[in-house]
Amino acid sequence: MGNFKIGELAAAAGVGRDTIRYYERMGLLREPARTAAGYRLYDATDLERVNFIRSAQELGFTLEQARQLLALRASDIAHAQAVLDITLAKIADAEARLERLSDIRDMLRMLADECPGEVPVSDCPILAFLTARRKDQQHNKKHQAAQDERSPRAKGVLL
Amino acid sequence: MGNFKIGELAAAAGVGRDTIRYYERMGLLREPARTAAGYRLYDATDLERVNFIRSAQELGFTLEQARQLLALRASDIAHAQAVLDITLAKIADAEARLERLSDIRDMLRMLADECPGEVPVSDCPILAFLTARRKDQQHNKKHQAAQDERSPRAKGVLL
DNA sequence: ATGCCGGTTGGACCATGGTCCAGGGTCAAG
DNA sequence: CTTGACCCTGGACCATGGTCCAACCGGCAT
Repeated sequence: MGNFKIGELAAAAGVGRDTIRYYERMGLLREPARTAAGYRLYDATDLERVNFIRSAQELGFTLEQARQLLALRASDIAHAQAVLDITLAKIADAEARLERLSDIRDMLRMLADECPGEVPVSDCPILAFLTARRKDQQHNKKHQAAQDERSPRAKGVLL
Repeated sequence: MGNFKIGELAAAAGVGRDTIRYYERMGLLREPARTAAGYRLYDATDLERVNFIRSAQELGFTLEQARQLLALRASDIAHAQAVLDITLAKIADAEARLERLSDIRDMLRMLADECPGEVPVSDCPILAFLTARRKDQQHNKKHQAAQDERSPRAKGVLL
C-alpha cells in the first residue's frame, strides 16, 4: 500500500522533514516502521495525523493540546465533553488575550493621535507618557501593599 | 546623593535583581558606577529608565523596541515622527493579531456550540472538524501552486 | 569570629516550535 | 563507479525575557 518516506510525508503535509521527526520525539506521531536501511515508513494514517495537528495549531492549540486531542480521539471511552472542555478553555484564553490586546491598541492609538510628528522628541507625547506613567503606578502601589506575585509564565499561550 | 545598590533599584522598580543585570547586558541600561568592592551603584535616572522600560513593555513593546525608544528620547536631533512610526507599526501589529485571534475565537465558539458534550468522542464535531479540515485546504492548494514560503518567524511579537 | 544578608561572575535553564548541521549510510540513474 | 538525492543520528541553535545556580566576596550585627 501507499507507504511513504519521511520526505514524501513532509511534502504531502506541507512541513519540513525535521518537523516530522520533531513530532515523533514529542510523542505526537508513533514510531514508524523502518526499511532494512532504517528509513522511516509512513502511511495515510500518519499523514492524516500530521494534518490534524496542523489544523489544531491553526485554531491556536499548542502541540501539547494537539497531543491531548489525538489521545481523546483514539479513546473508546472518552466523551466529547473532554474535547469541549479543552476548547472552552482555549476560547476563554483567546478572550482574555483579545481584551488585553485591544486595550493596548486603544492606548497606543490615543497616543498616536496626540502625536504631531514634526516636533523634537522632547515634545513627543508618547515618550512623555512612558516617562510619566510609572509615577502613577507607584502612587497606586502605595495603597496596594508590596504584593508582587511573579508569574511563572502562562502555559498554552494562544498566539 | 541617592545612590542605590542593585537590590534597592530592583525593589524600587518592582523587578528582580537578575532582570536589572539582564537589561544591562542587553544594552538597555548603561554600565553603572561601581563601589570599591565592585557593587553596582545606581541613581534616580537609572530607576526612571527601568520604569520607562516596564511601561513600554506594558504597552506591548519588546525590549528591543524599548531600547530604540530610549535612544530616540536621548537624541537631540530625532523628531517625534520616529517614535510615532514605531507606535503605528505596533498598532498595525496589534490589529492584525486581534483579527486573527478573533477569527480563531469565533471558529472555536462555533464548534463549541455544536458540541453536545455527552456523546462518545467519535461523534464530536470538534474532532470531526480537525480531522476533515485539511482536505479542504489541500483542495484549495491545488489552485494555489506549490508556493510555501516558510516564515522565518515574526519579530517583535505583540503579546 | 561567626552568621547572615547582600553583592559578584559566568553559565545553565525554562517554554515553544521548530531549524540546521556534521558526519555518516542508501539508492537509483547515467 | 560515481554522482546526487535522499535518509539516518545526535546535538546545537534561534528568539523572548528572564530566572536560578554555584561559588565566591563584602560588610554589619551579635
